[in-house]
Amino acid sequence: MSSRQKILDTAAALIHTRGFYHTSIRDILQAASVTKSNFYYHFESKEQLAFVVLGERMRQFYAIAIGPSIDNHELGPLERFEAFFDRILAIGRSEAGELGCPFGNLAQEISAVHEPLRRVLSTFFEACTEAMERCFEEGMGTGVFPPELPAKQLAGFIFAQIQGAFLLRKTYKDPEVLESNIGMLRGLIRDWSGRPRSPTMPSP
Amino acid sequence: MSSRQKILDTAAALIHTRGFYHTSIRDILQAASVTKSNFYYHFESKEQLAFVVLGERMRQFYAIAIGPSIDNHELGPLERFEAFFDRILAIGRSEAGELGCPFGNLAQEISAVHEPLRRVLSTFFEACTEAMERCFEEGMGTGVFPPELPAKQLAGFIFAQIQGAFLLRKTYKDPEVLESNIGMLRGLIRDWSGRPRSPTMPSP
DNA sequence: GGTTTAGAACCAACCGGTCGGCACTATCCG
DNA sequence: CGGATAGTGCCGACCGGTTGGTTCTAAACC
Repeated sequence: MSSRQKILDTAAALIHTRGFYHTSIRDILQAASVTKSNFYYHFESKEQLAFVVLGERMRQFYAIAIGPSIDNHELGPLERFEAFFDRILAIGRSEAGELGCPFGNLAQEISAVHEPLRRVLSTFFEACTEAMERCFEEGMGTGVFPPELPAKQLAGFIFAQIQGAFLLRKTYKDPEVLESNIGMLRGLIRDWSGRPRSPTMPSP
Repeated sequence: MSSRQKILDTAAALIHTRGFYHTSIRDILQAASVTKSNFYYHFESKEQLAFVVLGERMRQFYAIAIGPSIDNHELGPLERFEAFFDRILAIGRSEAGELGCPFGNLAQEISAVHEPLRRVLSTFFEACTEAMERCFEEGMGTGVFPPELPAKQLAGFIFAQIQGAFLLRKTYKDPEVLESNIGMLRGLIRDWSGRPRSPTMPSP
């Protein structure tokens, strides 16, 4: 693997676990076995590295988790959400999932102190939410969801729920939290679609 | 105000905005106009300061936001949740609310790197969730909520939602996110209680 | 031969933390 | 009553180490 890629990968991992400001360039370079001069040959600063790492991971996440589920027009809207939750759960169950959502972590850390990075994350979050919103709207068009559904509000609600669940999964060090919250979301989506609920969910 | 209290207050504010690791003792002392030796007279380390600040704020939050609402036995279970949401919204609308939830922020920052602080926050989160759980159970006993309600799961769901909403409110720099998500929660609670929904919420 | 890498020395600024000492007050003892 | 003692609150100077970032030479590699 190229030095540049080694830096990017170890930087992503270290920033995920320790946070951006709590990770020094020396930490990254030592873990990646790359010299400092080499780092500054490939990147112009620690800040620019953050943009590159973030951009790479955003594309990666969208391609793995959202593209094949929420954006997958071969599935019906309900199946898309199911597939999406499956992928979120797979991430949450993995070793990296114990560290929380890398984007949520970074957003928490820098939103109040680094406006340019905040804007990148904000745009990315909006893109994810809008993908869900479109999924709802399509379902409203085909009758899977009732036509009066507040699609945007629901999409934002689901996104916030997932972020909160990842935070608690990290704080409690317990993957069960994610399972429970995603289970609740599955039940709610079925509710909104008018389908019967799963047996573990309460009926109003 | 005593030097000690000045340190505690400015430390709480700075940690809230910049994070614990991204806030230096010098930053705190300069903002509080207190000298370093004076700091080390009152606190034994930056780490210990974190525990003191956190403990103070946790007590404060519980007394202001949960005690008079979720734990208020003069109100019915539904009214307690309403009162709780009112208080959460008031915090979210305030200037400090723009910085997200101080506990959620800290949990995000230290959960993976500082086990003792993580444990304090984890216990605190559990206490908040259990307060809601008890509220649900009381309502189930008096018939306000149906008896088969999964109280613990719902309490965890609400807590995660609030945390996620605060994170997005911070990332988007938009208080509306919180309003919308809390509005959704209000609707869900009414659903679970069997009462009629508010008009902006979709009916299953 | 241009791209990539290694190595090392170096910088100013900053980090958490320590040092001895200086006022002020309250108490105790003769 | 007066002087020694002890505790409190505070100060400026200073410590070793780390931070992000720079600059150089020289060797690999395609």
